[in-house]
Amino acid sequence: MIKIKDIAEKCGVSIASVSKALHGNSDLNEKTAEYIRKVAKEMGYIPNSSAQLLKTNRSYNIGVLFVDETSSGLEHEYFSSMLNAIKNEAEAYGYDITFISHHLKQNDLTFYEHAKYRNVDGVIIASVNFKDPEVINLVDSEIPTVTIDYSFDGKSCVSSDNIQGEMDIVNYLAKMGHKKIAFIKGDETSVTQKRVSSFYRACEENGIQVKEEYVKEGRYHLPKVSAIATRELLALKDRPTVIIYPDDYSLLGGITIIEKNGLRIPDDISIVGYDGIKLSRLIRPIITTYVQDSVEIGRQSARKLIEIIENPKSSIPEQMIIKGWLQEGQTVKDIN
Amino acid sequence: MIKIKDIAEKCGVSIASVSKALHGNSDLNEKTAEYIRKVAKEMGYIPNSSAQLLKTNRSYNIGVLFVDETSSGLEHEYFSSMLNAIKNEAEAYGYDITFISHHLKQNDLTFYEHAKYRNVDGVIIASVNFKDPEVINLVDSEIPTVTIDYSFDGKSCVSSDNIQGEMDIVNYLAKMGHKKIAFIKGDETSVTQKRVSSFYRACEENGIQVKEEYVKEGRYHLPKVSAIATRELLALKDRPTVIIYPDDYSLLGGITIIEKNGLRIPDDISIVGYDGIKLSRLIRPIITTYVQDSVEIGRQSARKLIEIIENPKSSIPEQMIIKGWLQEGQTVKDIN
DNA sequence: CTGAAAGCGCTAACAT
DNA sequence: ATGTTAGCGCTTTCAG
Repeated sequence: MIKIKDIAEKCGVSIASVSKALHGNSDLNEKTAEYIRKVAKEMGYIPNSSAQLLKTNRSYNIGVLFVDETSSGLEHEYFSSMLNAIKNEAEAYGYDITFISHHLKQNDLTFYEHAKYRNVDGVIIASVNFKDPEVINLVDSEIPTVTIDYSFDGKSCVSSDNIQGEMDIVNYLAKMGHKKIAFIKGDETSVTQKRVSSFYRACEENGIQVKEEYVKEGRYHLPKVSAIATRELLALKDRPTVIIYPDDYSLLGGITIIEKNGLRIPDDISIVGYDGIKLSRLIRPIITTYVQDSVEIGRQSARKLIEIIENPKSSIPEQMIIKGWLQEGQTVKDIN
Repeated sequence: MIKIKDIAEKCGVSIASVSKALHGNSDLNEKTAEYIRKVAKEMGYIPNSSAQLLKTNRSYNIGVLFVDETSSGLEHEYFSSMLNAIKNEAEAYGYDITFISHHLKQNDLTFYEHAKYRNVDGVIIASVNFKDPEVINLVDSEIPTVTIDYSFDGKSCVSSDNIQGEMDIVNYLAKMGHKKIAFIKGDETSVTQKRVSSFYRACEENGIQVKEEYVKEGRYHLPKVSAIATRELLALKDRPTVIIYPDDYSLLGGITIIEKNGLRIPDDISIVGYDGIKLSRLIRPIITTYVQDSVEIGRQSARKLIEIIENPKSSIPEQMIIKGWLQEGQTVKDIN
């Protein structure tokens, strides 16, 4: 491992000069600086981020908190796609990504402790239980954070437009002549709350009355649960003409049941998903769904976090809402 | 930020004693040690990994190299699922995960340089071009590495069982009475080579003659490409009775074309995928495919890497092949 | 059993 | 324009 001192010796200068040359910082003679840099390159010098950090308190490392109850956050396309975007954006700014977790061996650190332990410059928080005291603790700490799909007062947050999303869906359904709209909720989270209230509001605005029996409790990413809810909906005397699912993935569970009942999509019943996973466009029928712009969400959250890190004073908290769009697939029938 | 020195002062001992107490290491009086630990906890002490690293040369941080040409490695379920497994396994052993890349801002580091810069204890390499000199350079370096789905001589590697996988598929098809088997290859990689030769071998063993026109060039994860290949195969005078696709995802492109041709799966033509993505079980018909055990691959690679890291002398290079299994779905017809 | 001291690789005043 | 020096927080001989 070659270090600054080696370069200094080789060049016959002090280590301070080498450090300065390497940073292009100060008032070093340009010739000398040039020469030092050349030698450093020749010797294959690689800075040691930990040593730099120890002095500067900057790690150029961003923590990503990506856990969920089923510990499969990464397996959801919405999140893996987002993570990929975060990674790309962060790298473009010279930051690396490290996962934050309960560091099991290291005395079971809290999220905050783990972030401190690794000296990350900031943390992007997604796919967690935002009521978790540990999460709240982290957000309230001196560490810059950006949350995704959940806002804390006075903190920056990037969200998918759940209000508009659900509204777009309902408006579209209304346009297609649907009045009997069923809605299967996802897990009890703030995202779900937004979608639910937006659903009710949009129905109201369209003069659609929502029967209580049309609204079901469901779960994200669990096709089985959606399947059960679907079965119940299909068994109703006054059957809905369309079912809105919590997400594209769980919607597939609904399809299974619908087909098992000998019904055809969309002729006998229409269905709508949420997320816009890539597969929603590949399978037939193409799923009508609201596409969340996970790439833009990831990109903006990384960008915002870096802004906070690099301008701690002047940066102002911001709640960014990232628009998605309705994908008009083939699962909704025009019944006008 | 509270540090060892603060604890030492509070306890009226030296920093050396605190360090020892915290590690349960040495011959400190158990009472004293206990007391020091108690105070440390009360004061909310969190070790600084960078400072520790500087002394010990151990970061307890694992690099993960996960890039591909389309820079979407993470968006493939096979890899995101694997990454999740790596993360979980590493965390259980007290290691964190940091992505290795071309650190763009930091003078465009090579993979090796980046790994050094971040002082990772080892690197898991997946989803890259293994012919890339940078990758080879990293593997040949003093940094412990484990590669996935590609083996370097004398180095540890965890692979999916591509030979057996393709063989299982062909044997199954033979059992179902298929003799006209078409095969769409994936990108030109060693994984593909294994699958291709295994395909030929298995056909031979089953007394199946492979027409040259039945073997097509394709691409992984590109439904469009599979669609084109499918169209060509369907246009043949002597049409195959079954098509093997490079993966489940691209298979969907094939389905589109098949249906566009008014053919029914599996009545008119059978299809087989590869990977066993979760959706393969959710859509109808359920896809007949070979399920790669990405979770086990991730877990084993993390475990092996940590073993190498912790026992640099005694650890021996190992080529682990992780078995998958055939998922008998509904896309292959028994034509006996 | 405990402490003093050196130093990991680097940066940034502060000299010169 | 260049060098000296004092640490960043921690571990680890080595002395006591």
